[in-house]
Amino acid sequence: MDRFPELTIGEVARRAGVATSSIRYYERIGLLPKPERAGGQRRYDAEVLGKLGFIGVAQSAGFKLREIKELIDGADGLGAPMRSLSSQKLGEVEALLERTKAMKGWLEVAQECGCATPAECALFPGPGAEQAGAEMLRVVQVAGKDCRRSPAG
Amino acid sequence: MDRFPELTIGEVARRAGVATSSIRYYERIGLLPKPERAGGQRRYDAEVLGKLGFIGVAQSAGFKLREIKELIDGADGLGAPMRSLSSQKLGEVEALLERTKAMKGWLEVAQECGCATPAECALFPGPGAEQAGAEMLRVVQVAGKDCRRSPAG
DNA sequence: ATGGCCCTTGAAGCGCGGTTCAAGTCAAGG
DNA sequence: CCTTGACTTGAACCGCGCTTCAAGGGCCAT
Repeated sequence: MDRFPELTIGEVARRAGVATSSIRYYERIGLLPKPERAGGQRRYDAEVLGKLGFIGVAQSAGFKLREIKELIDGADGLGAPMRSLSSQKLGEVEALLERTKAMKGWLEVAQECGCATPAECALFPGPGAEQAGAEMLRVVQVAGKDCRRSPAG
Repeated sequence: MDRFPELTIGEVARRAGVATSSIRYYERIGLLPKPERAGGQRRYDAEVLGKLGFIGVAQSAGFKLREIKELIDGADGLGAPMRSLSSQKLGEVEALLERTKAMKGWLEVAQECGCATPAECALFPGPGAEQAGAEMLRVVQVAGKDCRRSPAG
């Protein structure tokens, strides 16, 4: 159950799919705890693999390493601090989700785009598009697979 | 129809919600074209607002400015190059979408989390979680609103 | 003990996406 | 004329997330 630490940094790096330099960097900034050592060399137990995976997902969802650190540190006092941090982040992640969906829709329409010039293509925000983000959402929802702009609309 | 350029960089910045320094930076790297000038000062027409909005959305969906530039440049030759670029990016955006959804689910569970320690909480990858990303997806789908890990599972 | 391989450190460098700064220009208003 | 305010430039700087480098240490097999 309590497996003693046996992984070198190189093995951890291979198994987690990150660079050794990143692992040392994470340790420097306090994101990973300082592991035990054997003859000066770091020895990890398997637990660190889960942590690295978690870091990867959180990172890809737009969390900065500092925020991930807060998240992990805050976990020791699960509860209030954890909840406030996560509730704040939840809003950001939801916004990211919307924008990512919009971009996905845009790209899907772009796949089928047969327009000759940007001017006739609804994929590219025309003049007067104050909030192109909102326009992209609309365009993508309305356009279906046809991105042709109504000629003189 | 063809409104003449009348917006200063400051007005554009205010209306698009970006810094003037960013606009100049975008121009430096070729992301925005060099606008006309009046007495040395940049004068934009409203079209640039749409472009800036587009840049913002694309950026938030994980596109680098270089890629956005390719996307915009490629638009002049809509068609093949556009499609290959967008199809490549589509995969990345879909992956991002999945990870973001996973993170959102994680955060939602975290909101309700009543665990006292990370050890008993399914939100934190345990030892042996080789691929914590996959585990997060599973945890989030399975957990509902209860993140308590089965005691000796 | 020699070679090979993985590990160690601190410091420097890099790519990105900007911001900030100093010094100067321009047009309008009092 | 003089100030005010927004603009101009190039260069330097910044935070982030690393990577690379130089110089060296530990351990193992041959």
